Amino acid sequence: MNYKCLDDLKTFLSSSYPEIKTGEWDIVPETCPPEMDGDITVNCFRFAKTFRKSPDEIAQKSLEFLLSHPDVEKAEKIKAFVNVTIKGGALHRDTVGKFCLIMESCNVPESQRKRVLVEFSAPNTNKPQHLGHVRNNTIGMSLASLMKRVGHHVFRINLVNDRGIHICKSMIAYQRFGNGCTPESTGKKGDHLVGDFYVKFDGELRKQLKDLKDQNPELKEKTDEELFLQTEIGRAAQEMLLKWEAGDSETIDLWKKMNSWVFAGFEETYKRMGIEFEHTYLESQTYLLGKTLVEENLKKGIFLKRDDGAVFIDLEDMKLGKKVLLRSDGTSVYITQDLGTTLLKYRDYSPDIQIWVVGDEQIHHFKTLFAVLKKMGFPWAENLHHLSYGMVNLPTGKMKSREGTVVDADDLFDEMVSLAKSAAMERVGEGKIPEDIDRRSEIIGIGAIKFNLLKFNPKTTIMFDPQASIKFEGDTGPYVQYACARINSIGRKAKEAGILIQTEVNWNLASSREEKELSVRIMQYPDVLKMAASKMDSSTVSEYLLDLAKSFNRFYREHSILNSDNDELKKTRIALCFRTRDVLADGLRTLTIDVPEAM
RNA sequence: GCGCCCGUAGCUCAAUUGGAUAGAGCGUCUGGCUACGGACCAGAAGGUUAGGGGUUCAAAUCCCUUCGGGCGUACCA
Repeated sequence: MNYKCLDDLKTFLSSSYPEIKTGEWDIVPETCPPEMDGDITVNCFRFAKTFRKSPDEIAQKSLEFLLSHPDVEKAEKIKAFVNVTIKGGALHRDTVGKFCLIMESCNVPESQRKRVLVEFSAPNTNKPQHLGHVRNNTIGMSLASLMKRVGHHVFRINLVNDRGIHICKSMIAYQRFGNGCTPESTGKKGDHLVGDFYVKFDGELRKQLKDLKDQNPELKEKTDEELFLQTEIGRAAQEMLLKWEAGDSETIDLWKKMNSWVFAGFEETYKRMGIEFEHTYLESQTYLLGKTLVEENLKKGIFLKRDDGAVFIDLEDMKLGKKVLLRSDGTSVYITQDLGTTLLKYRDYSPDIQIWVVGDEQIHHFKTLFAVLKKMGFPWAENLHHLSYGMVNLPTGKMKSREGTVVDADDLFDEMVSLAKSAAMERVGEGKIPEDIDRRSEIIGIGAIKFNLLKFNPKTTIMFDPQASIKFEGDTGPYVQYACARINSIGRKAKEAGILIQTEVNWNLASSREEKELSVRIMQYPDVLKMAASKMDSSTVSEYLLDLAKSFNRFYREHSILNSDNDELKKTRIALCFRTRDVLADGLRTLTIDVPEAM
């Protein structure tokens, strides 16, 4: 959908240049810079190429046409930009006047709708989640939500890393230092309890490594990894892994018990963040899948066997070198497992597109994974995407669990929610504490964290400043939520005053710059969503919501709504407010951020 | 060493994918409630887009180069 005058302009230009096919170009209205005079801008540079005429000539022609159009109040041409001021009534008629149409056109056409599988989170069951996981979860969840919002069929998948040497480390430490404690006996959340034993293991390992090096100076140059199996506790962990793989019942029982604690803890964290999955795969059940693939592809000659028995694939032609897929001892490596699970996911969901939300340090891994799958001849391997996101750093530097500088997810949530609560209490004053204060604070606190992570392009490494994030002013989630709350408040007041809310109002009355700006912004919403979905970048949506909320606050400050000069104008402005609120709320929900009724 | 990514206002980040005089928030400074909610609004200061060269009507964006950072480069996950 577009402004009528621009639709007409397109028809006019098409008939002026009949040799150009209409499907090859489009007129997309752009926002007019604030210092310029106009509601929207037509940038003729963009499509002049198609006509093989000078941008200036096209702009001149467009200007003349627009000046004679009944909807246009005035228009001016600067270089190849045509700034158009549309008459208030006509502008609103084409935008907020067709509000249902705007909301409907957020969906991509039926033919472009895909089955999209989004894998994210993928936690390890040996420690609680931290800020880095929160970014992953938030990006994954909002990406899935965004894809769904524009009409795709989405499956959210989690693949929990619940086996391996790191789990055994926690188990060994628990056996030695746990004294049979449980989440109940300690009052600790399960994932935190298990994480504490992981830390204990690390402490003990460090001690043994130091002793080892002190007693054997010749080992000084060796890395901790190289010496791992030379420590007593390292060997114990390795033995436990072998026992686990052999199905030793005592080991399996302990593993099951500790994992169940972690899962219960994760469940709580996920629930608080609003994270859900259509399905959760467990690596303990999938890690052997890739091995069967190896035999088949060896026969086909796609994979090759080395003299020592290791299996590899040659990716030299794709500049990715040679990649080992099976160790010489016959065990599988990381990428082998990923081959297996990718096929499993394909078999279970037959997606058109698979997306992995995984940190950018694994870019190379996914390049090879996709290359191998292409070599294996799967046509769908063309539609695999690694949505790589950057790390989260702190003002003090990188987060390092060993140095205890990680920001724990649960702690962060608690802190933000309690800050939101005290901020809310301060505002309402003594003796007027609303009943739903806790729910409200939860929505605002969690919303602030999510928005703060989603306002950045996923690709960029970001700095998370806890001090700055506790503020609810400026470029934040609460700022957007606040605009909604204000409008809700107006709605309540209007209802009390007995004002009937109408869908048909006289848009001619809303002719101020602020009202038109709001309307123009609302019109952009479907394109913003679709652009964000195609870029797989939710920050496009956050930026837009901030702009829309800003436009609203400007309008709100400049014009009285419930005290408008007459009833007709009052109703028009209320309608404009409600449509604004609906877009803000829809956008926030698309980012998986809740909207409080009041703040 | 090689490969990929990045360098934008004091700080944190944008820039409609090559388009107007590079924009927001925070911080600093100055103003604004007899009002529908001040988690707000208006204004000011702040930039040779790391440096240099090239491509064109037009470059933060594309190419080359220097410098400075990050991440990879496993029979780890």
